[in-house]
Amino acid sequence: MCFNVSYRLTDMKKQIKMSYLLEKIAGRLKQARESKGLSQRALAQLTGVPQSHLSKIESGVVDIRLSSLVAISRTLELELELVPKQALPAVQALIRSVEKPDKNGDQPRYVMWSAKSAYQLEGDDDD
Amino acid sequence: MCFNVSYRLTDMKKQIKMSYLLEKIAGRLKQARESKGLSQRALAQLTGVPQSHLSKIESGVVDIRLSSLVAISRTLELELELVPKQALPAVQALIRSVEKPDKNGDQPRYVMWSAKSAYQLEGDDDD
DNA sequence: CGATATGATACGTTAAAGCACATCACACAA
DNA sequence: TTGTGTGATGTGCTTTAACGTATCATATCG
Repeated sequence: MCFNVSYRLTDMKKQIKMSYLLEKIAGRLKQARESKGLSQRALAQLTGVPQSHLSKIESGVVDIRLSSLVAISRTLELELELVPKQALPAVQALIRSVEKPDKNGDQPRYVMWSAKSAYQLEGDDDD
Repeated sequence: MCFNVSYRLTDMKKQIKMSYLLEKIAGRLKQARESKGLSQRALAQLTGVPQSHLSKIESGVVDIRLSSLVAISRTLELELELVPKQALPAVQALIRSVEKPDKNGDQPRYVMWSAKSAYQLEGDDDD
């Protein structure tokens, strides 16, 4: 009989990871949570999303709904944006510079970009 | 009896819209599609997402999954980013400047930001 | 050593996304 | 007028996110 065959299939399905881009998002969430010193259970309290589900999300094994992503992002002080490919390098440079521990304090910062590349002036490019 | 009562409820449910943030995303998708001169049916061809569903997505009546959002975004040449609240004004200024029809051509552009506000130098601020 | 906190995993159930397909109303042009 | 393209809406069905709850292995600390 083949009962346990289908059981095994279900089991394997649970461990399949999502595509690269979705995993990137998942990684960003995990990183943001940890940088805030929150455990999955603590974040679960704040968002209402159970810890078991947060674990799946961060592991990239589930294809979450937009409302879930927004709920989690909001408590992590992140916002979802659809960035035109054209502006992507500049946006990413900008995000990187903000995520760095505050060298440059609250001094004004600058990004210059043109076509496909972006440069930070006042540059601390040490990653 | 109350049979048609539950039927009515189902009908109403279909028209409930999502929260502001989700609608913002939906609007961005619609705007991006139209700016590319694509009909919903054409986009359906490119993405594999049926037109009926695209309509629901753009109307903001469904809570789409991340994979759907990524699929649509990719063919519209948009990328999903999680932006720290801190960097949001600058990022949005940047996106706005790119979405404008190319005055300034491919000349270098600049964004300066500090704390919560962002300023475009080389400014064409006409919206 | 036990106690506690953490992340990962599993299971049963429910609600809803997603699909294929079919209309429908409203344009606008031949 | 008729035809054609568009977006919106409905229906039945399958898949699966999301929840609640529980368990497990692994740390770290008393």
